[in-house]
Amino acid sequence: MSNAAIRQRAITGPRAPVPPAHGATVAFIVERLRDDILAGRLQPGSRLVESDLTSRFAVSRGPVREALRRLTADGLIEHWPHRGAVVRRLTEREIRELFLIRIEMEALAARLAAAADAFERRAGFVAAIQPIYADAPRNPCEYLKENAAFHDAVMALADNLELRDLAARLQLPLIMAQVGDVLTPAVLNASVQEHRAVAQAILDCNSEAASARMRAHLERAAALALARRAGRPESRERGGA
Amino acid sequence: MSNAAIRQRAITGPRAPVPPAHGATVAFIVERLRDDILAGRLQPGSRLVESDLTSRFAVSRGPVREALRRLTADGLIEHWPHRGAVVRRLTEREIRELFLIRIEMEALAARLAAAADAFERRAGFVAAIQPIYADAPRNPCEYLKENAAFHDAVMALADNLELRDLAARLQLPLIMAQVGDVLTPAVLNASVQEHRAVAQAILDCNSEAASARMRAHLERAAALALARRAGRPESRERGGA
DNA sequence: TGTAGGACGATTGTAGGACAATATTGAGAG
DNA sequence: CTCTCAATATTGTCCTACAATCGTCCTACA
Repeated sequence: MSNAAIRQRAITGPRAPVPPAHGATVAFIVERLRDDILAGRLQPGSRLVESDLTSRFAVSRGPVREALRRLTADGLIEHWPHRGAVVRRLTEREIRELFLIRIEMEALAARLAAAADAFERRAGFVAAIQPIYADAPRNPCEYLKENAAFHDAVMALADNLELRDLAARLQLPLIMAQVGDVLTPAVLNASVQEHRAVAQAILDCNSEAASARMRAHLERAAALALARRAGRPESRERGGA
Repeated sequence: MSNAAIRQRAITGPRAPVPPAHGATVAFIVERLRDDILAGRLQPGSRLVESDLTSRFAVSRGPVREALRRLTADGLIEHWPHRGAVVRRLTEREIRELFLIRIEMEALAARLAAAADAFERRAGFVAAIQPIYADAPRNPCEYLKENAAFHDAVMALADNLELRDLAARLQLPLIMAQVGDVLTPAVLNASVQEHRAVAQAILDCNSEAASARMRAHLERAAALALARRAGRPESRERGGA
């Protein structure tokens, strides 16, 4: 029956026509939900009810549950027994803790990147970070893409697959999505300058400077994210007791 | 036939009769498989076939697949589409990469622990690490437990939940399980001494020293793990291309 | 009026069977 | 001996059904 397809079109828009080939259903759902969460279409705290998702994506509960598990592992949603899944709502403490970790990981990556000696990868890095040298002012969305690309380029040059994988699961995108509106033009410009400083140290093969500058960059970002958070009244913690 | 039952008894022993209460089935399977892997009862590369597991644990495929997914997220097994799951076999590169990450995380934890100012948690730390001050020689198994307890105590004192969670998923146990036979009495003794040095720095609230000593401790451990690896001919990489 | 207790609905957790899709393996043809 | 192709093993997905649990509302009673 095609009512599922109709509902799907109603919610997810004209695209999302059919779950792709066999074996890609879960990845399809994960990708769609991840986009929805990071783009803010699914607000933190939104419930993700399995039956809703089965009808929305026109799949059975198996892949849906599998997708929810994966998003849980990535830290994008929270899962409570018999209570279902909700889009993760980061507390101030969690943001602080995650930034502390992220700082160390990225500082390590910068250090490794500066010490990398593979010409091809260095060339790839140079190519990948070109956007940070653009002079045109950025809007927040452009910046977020540029930022993600820059940090991933550093990770790629660092050539530590485990680190890269771990960093990808560290909810920086989620944090960004939840603090996105703090990105004023001045803030954006400062970040771009910091990116350039980090890049320069990496290009100079100066591990210490690369690491220190990356650390400074992220410490500033953390302070910013937390400052905005402090402005707002901290939303209610879920689940008392 | 009953070869599945036989296999079950051979691996998990006479217990494991009934999955516990509703809602704990998946956790039950995960726990059992994790134990089997870390204790070496399931060798790296062993296949984990869903139908075997369903009969072994007397559960349906749903919870089994869910458990396999969780173990994949924890990095204990590898999952290939249409090829199933196998116990993860760490390559030398992966061990090197994981140690690089682990060093940073533990160094951060040591730094935070030394800076912790909650009396109760410091007291708990002191209590938790008492075993490292025992003078009796340890056997490898005892040491592994003591080691895990010590590092977890540092994590607890550092009071960064995300960090603690991440560290738990960093396959150090898996590495230990795969390099366990390098633990000679001399090595064990050296490790215990290093633990004491780290603990002293933490108790002295000396963040820098705590961080540096923890780093040195893990760098030595990494060198050890990799040295043993270098001795053996690296086992075949799975799946070419 | 206020609170303890139970009934109810919504949702998740699990079982079990079925079929499709893919990887692996082995046999047979060249 | 190598290549192609069918048979097999296993996973991916769907479906239905039921049990267990959580949250809520409603009632009875102090």
